Amino acid sequence: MGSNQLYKGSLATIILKLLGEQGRMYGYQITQEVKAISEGEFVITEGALYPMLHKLEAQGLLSVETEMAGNRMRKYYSITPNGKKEVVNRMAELEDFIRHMQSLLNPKIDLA
Amino acid sequence: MGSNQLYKGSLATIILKLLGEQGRMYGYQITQEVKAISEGEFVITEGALYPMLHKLEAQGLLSVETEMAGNRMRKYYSITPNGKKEVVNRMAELEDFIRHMQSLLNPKIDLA
DNA sequence: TCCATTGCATAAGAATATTATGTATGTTTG
DNA sequence: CAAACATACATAATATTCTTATGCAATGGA
Repeated sequence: MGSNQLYKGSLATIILKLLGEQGRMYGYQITQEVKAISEGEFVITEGALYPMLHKLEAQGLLSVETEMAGNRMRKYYSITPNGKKEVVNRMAELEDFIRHMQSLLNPKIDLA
Repeated sequence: MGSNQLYKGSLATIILKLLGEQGRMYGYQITQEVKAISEGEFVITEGALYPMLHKLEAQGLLSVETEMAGNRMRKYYSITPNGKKEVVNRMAELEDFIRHMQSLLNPKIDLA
């Protein structure tokens, strides 16, 4: 991801959540969508993206359909039932993470 | 850190911010403090902690003083002027990260 | 025609973590 | 009093996840 070390570990969560909401997407589309939503801050490199998509597929969290758009190959990924369960866990972890980081790092600003 | 992948990449930020606020601390103390503040969620392993402390010292962001508490050695770490500057950057990055993660992953709940 | 973009993929290397050890002292508990 | 647990440092082997570099191939614009 960008110049920010903090992004490490969040790629799978981002992909799963996005596919859980947007329906099926292909790899390149994911990079563009994430970049747009994050105002150019989350730049997913191919070297990170494709191995992660393959891994999530191997874990049964995503499924794939290969299609041709003209002469161009696209591999559309969709979230599986197991993937949907995983998203719930991941989101809970994200909320915990954010909450704990804020209490650790912003002791003065306390969220109710 | 714990079972949560998201913690990856945040260790240096946690250490720097904590030392920036609490003054000097020794390694073991940092692990206990972080664990307490995060309600048991942030468990820093020794294999991650000590190499990171050495690295931050090598980068000139922390300084060390070795002292004896009875017969036990303690290495107290303090933040340097350069470390203080780095904390400012890290906190800005953390805020960006949290903001973008929220807009990406919680599109319905929009923070003002 | 050349360069940027779209679209996939992998390999080499760096960074950061876990797990497993090792050394040593102090404290608590059966 | 012995065993277990806590304190306190450290490193090595391994795993994970990332960046950077490279490769192939089609498309589209200057």
